[in-house]
Amino acid sequence: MLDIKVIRSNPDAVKQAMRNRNMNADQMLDEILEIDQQRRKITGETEAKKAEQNANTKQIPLLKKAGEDTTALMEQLKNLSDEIKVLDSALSELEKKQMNILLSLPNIPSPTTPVGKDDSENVEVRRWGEPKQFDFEIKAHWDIGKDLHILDSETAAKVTGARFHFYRNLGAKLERAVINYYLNTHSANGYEEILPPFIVNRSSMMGTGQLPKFEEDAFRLATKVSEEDYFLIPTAEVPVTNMYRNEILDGAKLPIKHCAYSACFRAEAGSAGRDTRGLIRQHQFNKVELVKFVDPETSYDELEQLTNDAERVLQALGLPHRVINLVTGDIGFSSAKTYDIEVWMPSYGRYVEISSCSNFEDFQARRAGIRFKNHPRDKAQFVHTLNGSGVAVGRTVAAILENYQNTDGSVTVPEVLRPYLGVDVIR
RNA sequence: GGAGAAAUACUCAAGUGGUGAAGAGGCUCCCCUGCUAAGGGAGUAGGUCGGGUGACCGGCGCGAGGGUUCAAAUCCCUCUUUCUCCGCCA
Repeated sequence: MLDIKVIRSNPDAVKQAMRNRNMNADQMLDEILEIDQQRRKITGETEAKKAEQNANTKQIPLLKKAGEDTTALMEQLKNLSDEIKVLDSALSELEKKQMNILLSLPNIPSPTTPVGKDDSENVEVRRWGEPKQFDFEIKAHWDIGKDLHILDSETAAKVTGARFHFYRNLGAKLERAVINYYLNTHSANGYEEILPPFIVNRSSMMGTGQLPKFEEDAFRLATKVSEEDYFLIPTAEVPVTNMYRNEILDGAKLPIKHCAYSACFRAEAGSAGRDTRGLIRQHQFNKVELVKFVDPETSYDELEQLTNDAERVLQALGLPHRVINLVTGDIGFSSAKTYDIEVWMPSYGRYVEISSCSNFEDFQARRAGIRFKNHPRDKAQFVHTLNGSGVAVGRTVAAILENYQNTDGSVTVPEVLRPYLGVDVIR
């Protein structure tokens, strides 16, 4: 959520920032400024009346004690009370309108996010590794998985539907090995391991910015467990970031770093027909997420480190990849700056996104009320939140199957995974 | 799923409609002290919103949201969470 004060003091810069996101928000921003002005005017009037009410109300017990008649004063205060009610409801109407607009505005891109209209203009930052040359006809991972009887989409189609998979045998073990390898690596590297709930309430989905704008992308539970709506998480970012919702953290504890495995559930609305085969785009997939809460001063350094931490596991797996800096037209709703890590996928003949590392600055923190103080008497200020996939597990398995495939249809297991899997080759 | 109890600040906790939400511990500062402990003094309802260049002024804050009332921590309604017991359950 943007700070209304920023919009108020610099509306033209905000308008330009939205245009850089391919969004013309001029009208919306003019409207919110209008609402803001009115809201503050009515706030002043209401508060003056309330101050009058408080002062007079205090007189009543004193007058009564003195044996005086308070009927006239009470009559007068009844009228005042009615006026306050009218103003209060007008005020809450304006606040609601203002909040709705604020919640639907995306974050302002960082100055270090290149201006550009779509993914074709994203800037490559670096590459690691060389795409492997194969001297035989390569197979896509869905064929490798099917032939080795480790991936089964057909049974999943019967049991559930499209865009789901059964992993079997060494496929299931490989997925589990990757999860364990990622968690062990990151937790040894200073990230506290979290296993979060896979279901969250509406407030949490609001806190990280999935709602209210992108409800169609989420799975909402049909069964009512409580009065609040429950959602399947689209990423562990949601429960882990919201762990600290409406809290004031001790500045000495920053940066707080978490790694978390979760299954992720996405409706993939609007992606019909894209990546329909294989593990690339599923309604349910596994991911290890990295989440950080940091002092605003350090958040861009922390983003670099976060990206490095995500890359490190791909390097250990020997998977060629590159890092790209997303342009203003391609970054996500809540993000100020995003690096995508893309892994080389031989069957696609190109790099495919496997991680997305973002600095949200105070956008999520303001929505979710996550603040910190360095000293007890300081004014609480918003933390910066960051997160990145560390990394997507299903896509990792796809990349391993393709990059490590052999001419006989078998797949060599990357060295670091062998202790987890117990075999060198899947055949 | 059923029955009961509870939710007040960093912690414990008083407060059954009325002027500033008690008190204690803790914490911060000061005094005393060779140092520590003990002792003495002062401060400590966070936070947030609005106004003001500012010292300040005002509004809202007693789990959340509504309601009654001139006035709500206190009365009423809905919800959430926690605890105890019963039932069910991996």
